[in-house]
Amino acid sequence: MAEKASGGVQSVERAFELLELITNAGGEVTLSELSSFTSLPLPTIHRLLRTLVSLGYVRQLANRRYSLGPRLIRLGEVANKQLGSLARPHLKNLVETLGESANMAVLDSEMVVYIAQVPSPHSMRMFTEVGRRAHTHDTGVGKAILAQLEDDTVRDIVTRAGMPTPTEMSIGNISDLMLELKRIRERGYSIDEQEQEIGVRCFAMAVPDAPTPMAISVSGPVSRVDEAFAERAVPLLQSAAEQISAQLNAAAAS
Amino acid sequence: MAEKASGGVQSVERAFELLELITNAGGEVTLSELSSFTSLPLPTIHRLLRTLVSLGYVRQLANRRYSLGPRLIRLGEVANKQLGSLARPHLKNLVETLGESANMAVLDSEMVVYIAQVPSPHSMRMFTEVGRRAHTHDTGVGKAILAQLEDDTVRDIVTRAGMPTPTEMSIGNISDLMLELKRIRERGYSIDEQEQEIGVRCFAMAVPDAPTPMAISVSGPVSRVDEAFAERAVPLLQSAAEQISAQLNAAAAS
DNA sequence: CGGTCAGTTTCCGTATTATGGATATTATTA
DNA sequence: TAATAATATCCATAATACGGAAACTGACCG
Repeated sequence: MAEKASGGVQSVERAFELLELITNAGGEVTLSELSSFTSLPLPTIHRLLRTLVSLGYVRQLANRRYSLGPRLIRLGEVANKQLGSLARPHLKNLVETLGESANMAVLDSEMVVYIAQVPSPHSMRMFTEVGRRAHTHDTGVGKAILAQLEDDTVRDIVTRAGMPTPTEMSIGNISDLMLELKRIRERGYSIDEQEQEIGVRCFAMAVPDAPTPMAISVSGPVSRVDEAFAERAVPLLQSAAEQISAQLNAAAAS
Repeated sequence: MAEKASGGVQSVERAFELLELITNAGGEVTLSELSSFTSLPLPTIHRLLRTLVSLGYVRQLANRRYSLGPRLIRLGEVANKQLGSLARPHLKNLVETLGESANMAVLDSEMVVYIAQVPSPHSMRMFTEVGRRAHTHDTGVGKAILAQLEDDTVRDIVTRAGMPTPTEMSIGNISDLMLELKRIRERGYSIDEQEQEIGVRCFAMAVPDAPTPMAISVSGPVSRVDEAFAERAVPLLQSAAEQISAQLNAAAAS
């Protein structure tokens, strides 16, 4: 009937769609807001929510609004650990060799989420926190991920997320971004040249063949993270990305 | 046909059951393991998993095992923040005044989950991590929550979760627990008297009228957390619990 | 190196299950 | 208190998910 015969179980797809909508709406929604976002009929939404509430994945507030339930916390924690613990040794290795903070992030619909971070030993360092969401067009990891996607997908992502320009170095329109992605594809890695914060430079590389688009990066103050740093960092980034990729696609121990 | 006409959408319930099973199995399972846990037929499990994989909530490893997908991370983070960010200022306040670690936990079916934690400034302190699950009968927050529930519900919860006794102070049977809950109801707060770990005492109080049963606590070594401490702590706990309750039940801003 | 087997995936007819229009109920506003 | 808008429930319908059976894949062993 619809436009997509994906073969998936529709009620499950719809239930998760609702969860995502609640999340995107800032974690708290009314039933009718949901109905205006989805084009699903109200009774259907209500029934799915009822199910989710009874399971504890959604909770209903006193004002009858719906928000995410506590049961999701654990799923998220475990999922996080799952990927993060796999990546952390590699990031740690980068930090030990290069002396700057290393991060890993995944694409989550139209934003990137940091899922692992190893801080640099320097006192002056980045304060990237695990779980934080960031735009794709103004971060090293974001651009590295975008460079792996189809142009149409990229356009869709930045259109949905918007293109704020936190600094005067940030890329503010799609055509500039496309040019930049072209350079990244040729070069094999991305540079965040003070695009998110003045004084901070970052080198990032996508993890190839990942089940979800993801990238790793090293970042620090421009004074330390310069051309010479890049020469040391890029091969290490590449090797780490490849190792993570291999582990992701490899058989795991029993 | 089955035993439960819960009125919920079955495929959704089953999908989440699978997610929980993967989580409980440590985050990585084979299809047939799942089938042995659930009594669902293999094709059904497979179809649900396929749906979850295509949505990004489950990922399939190269060894054909299934594990939790990155998309869950964000849902968990937001759900966490939802409750935690509301509570954190109050916990921080407790820590500043009392000098001991403060926690908040919610009931999640038959266990409690810690959703916010502010560590004490002391070097010797608890290592309660956000997202951790614990039993109800041997923790301060757990007992505070149980004391708010019907006796039948309590019985059901501890039956499902079991009653392990991590220390010789732990409560090991239901009748003792019921007596303890009676004392807690009269007193208005619960005490974890080295029931989870020798040397650790904890005072906890339920958050009244919460949409989900929840409680806050302060905990520390018995040497510091004594009778005199309790006299200072209890009124503060009460006030914090009431403030959190008020916020939970207030209408949210547009 | 070929054969066997357990585990995984796909197929497809069936009927159980989710669906959503219509309606009742409950909050909210005037 | 009445009117209005939101939320929740009912129930006949058929579309949807279901699961038995069969095909496929990779692993292990002879």
